[in-house]
Amino acid sequence: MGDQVGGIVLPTTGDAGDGAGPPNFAALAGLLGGHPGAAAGFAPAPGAPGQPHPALSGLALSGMSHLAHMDPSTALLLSGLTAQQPGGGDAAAAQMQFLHNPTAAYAAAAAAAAAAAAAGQPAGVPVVDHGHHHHAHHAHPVAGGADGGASGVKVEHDGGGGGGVGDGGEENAAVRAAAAAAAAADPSDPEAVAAALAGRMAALGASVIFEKSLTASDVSGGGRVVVPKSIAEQYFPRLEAPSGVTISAADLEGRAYTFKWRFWVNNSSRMYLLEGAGELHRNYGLEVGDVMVFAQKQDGSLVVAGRCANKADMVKKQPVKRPNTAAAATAAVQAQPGPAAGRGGGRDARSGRTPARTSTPAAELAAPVTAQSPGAAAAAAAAAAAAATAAGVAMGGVRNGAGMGAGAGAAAAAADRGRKRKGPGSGAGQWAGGAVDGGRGGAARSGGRAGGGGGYPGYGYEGGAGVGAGGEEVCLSVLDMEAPSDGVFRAVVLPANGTSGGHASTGAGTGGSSPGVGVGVALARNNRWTATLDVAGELYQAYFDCRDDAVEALTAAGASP
DNA sequence: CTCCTGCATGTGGGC
DNA sequence: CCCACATGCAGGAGG
Repeated sequence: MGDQVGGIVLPTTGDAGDGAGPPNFAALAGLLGGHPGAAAGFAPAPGAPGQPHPALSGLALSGMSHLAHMDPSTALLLSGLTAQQPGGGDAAAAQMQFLHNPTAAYAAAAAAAAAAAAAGQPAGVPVVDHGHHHHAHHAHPVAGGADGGASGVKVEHDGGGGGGVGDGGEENAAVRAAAAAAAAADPSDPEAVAAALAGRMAALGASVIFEKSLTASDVSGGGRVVVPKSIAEQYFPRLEAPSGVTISAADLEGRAYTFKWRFWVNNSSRMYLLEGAGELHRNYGLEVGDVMVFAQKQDGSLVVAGRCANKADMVKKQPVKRPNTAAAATAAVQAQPGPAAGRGGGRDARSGRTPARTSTPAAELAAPVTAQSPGAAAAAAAAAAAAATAAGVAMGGVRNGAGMGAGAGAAAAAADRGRKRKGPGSGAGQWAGGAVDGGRGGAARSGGRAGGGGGYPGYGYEGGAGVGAGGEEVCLSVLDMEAPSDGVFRAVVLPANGTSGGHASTGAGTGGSSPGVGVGVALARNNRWTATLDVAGELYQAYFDCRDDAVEALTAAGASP
């Protein structure tokens, strides 16, 4: 049953034909390493005097994880830390157009508020809205349990489900705070629900990967949910064959789900979709327009949930039902021997689609706060993040190994536990591709599409993992890839004695660098370079495409290569 | 006959 | 202009 074994994505082989282009990290910063400070690191708002984050000891850097925008100047993020301003509002602006999910903000605010409340402080939940949010309607079942008859969907909070989150006192406090915030949410308020959900995710130690606004076909298509390519390639198992793999997940209620993660070859590209979400939709009473939330726990397991749409979900467009009114028109069209009508010619000349915010990647979830409400929200966010961090919850990050030092989790590499069999050389699968350079100038864009070779360098797996020809079966968790060469510093846990599982993490620790984990620049796998920093005893590492960038970043950070 | 699966088309949006 | 996404529709499998 929902037995999540070790996260492995098996390359099913074959089918190399379709274009498996390099992931495009440009649009969505792959902050795979999570963002312990997802809610916190907005210290340097573009334009505002960049001031080092108070909690530099761990949060500051982590916070920077929300890659602003792919910029050649990989040191950009660090610059921010060191008080230098990124290239102006450009990056921020660029992101802003999509940034909209207040979820994180709300969650943080809620958590912070709860925490404050617990501490006896009269902390009103900071408003993170732009001032207006009217929507008393929306009789959504989700949190209120008001569902006509759906199975229990009440937002019941509980310590921390299966996450090994709550242990010590502080941890419990944090978890409780989040849980409390979640519980306190007003079921009738979409925002509150969203916040509650996010809060619960956090309490569970899961970080939101992205949210999908359900479209008509997502709902009707028998649980066939289309997942944006960029998200798919960043956060989900890399797929070799269209047949895809099976991934298991659990919702906040502990219910287990099994999805089929696959893709279709559309044009020269692929269209990713998650099948089998019907049950989840039913459980949460999700309808068109509602949102399906994907998160991941530190152990890599996937957590899913659903919630009704809120204001922020409709910023762009409206779900647009599906004006099937084109009956007549359609008839006419079909009557014509037009070139179209061939196969699926029936297509009505209508557009009809385009939900609001189709999806919101984690990267985007992080920044909004600053942008929308610098003051309170940021503070709240920071507080929440701090709390979470203190509790070792690491709001978003793949932990590597057991200990997480001061709590700044977010190891750069995936925590492939159990049966990850990568060759010593670490052939680890990766998405490294040309992440960085691809940046702005659509270089990496479709152009390459990698038809044959350009794609992803081989996987290190030897196909083991009981993957039959038809392979694809146990793929437990999402995310089993290397950190992108985005120049983002992520906390890493390096065994004092290079005992590292030898995954992606350190080029230094395990790799060739004799100096062990020394701070500095080192050549890592896949011809990438790592810059390692020591911040208050914790190590942070970032990947770059070239040595210069690594050096630059390190220098910018105040360290000497 | 109904449901499921895969696929091709067309629309919009982003670059 | 190209890319990504949503959806309708055909074909096949199962009842």
